[in-house]
Amino acid sequence: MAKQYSFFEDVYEVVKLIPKGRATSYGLIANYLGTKLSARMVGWAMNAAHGLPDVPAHRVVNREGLLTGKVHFGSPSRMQELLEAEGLTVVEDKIQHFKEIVWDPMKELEN
DNA sequence: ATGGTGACGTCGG
DNA sequence: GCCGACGCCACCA
Repeated sequence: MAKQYSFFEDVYEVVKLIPKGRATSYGLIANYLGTKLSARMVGWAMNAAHGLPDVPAHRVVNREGLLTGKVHFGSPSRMQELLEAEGLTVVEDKIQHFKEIVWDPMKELEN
């Protein structure tokens, strides 16, 4: 029998595909998954996703590019350092030029 | 089975 | 332009 992929599984797949130096928002992922009306679920999925090494939850931020979930990394500065290590600029827990580096799964994976 | 929660997003005033 | 409230759906107790 096919494994019942939960909503989380789909989120993992998308987050794993986020290239280095790029970031995406909960809304974009939610939109890609079809639950665009409830981006909260994406954040919820991330809560479990950040426990997986293959899921770069630090590349997922809110629509403003703000590191809203930094607190869930165990260390508030952990998320920022991870992003900076990938070449992103983070100031005041906010990704600079977020719209320029945003990775939209709907556009990147449209093929 | 029901209720509450939640790393967001959008609308209204 | 800023602030407040609602909605949304899946997981946990």
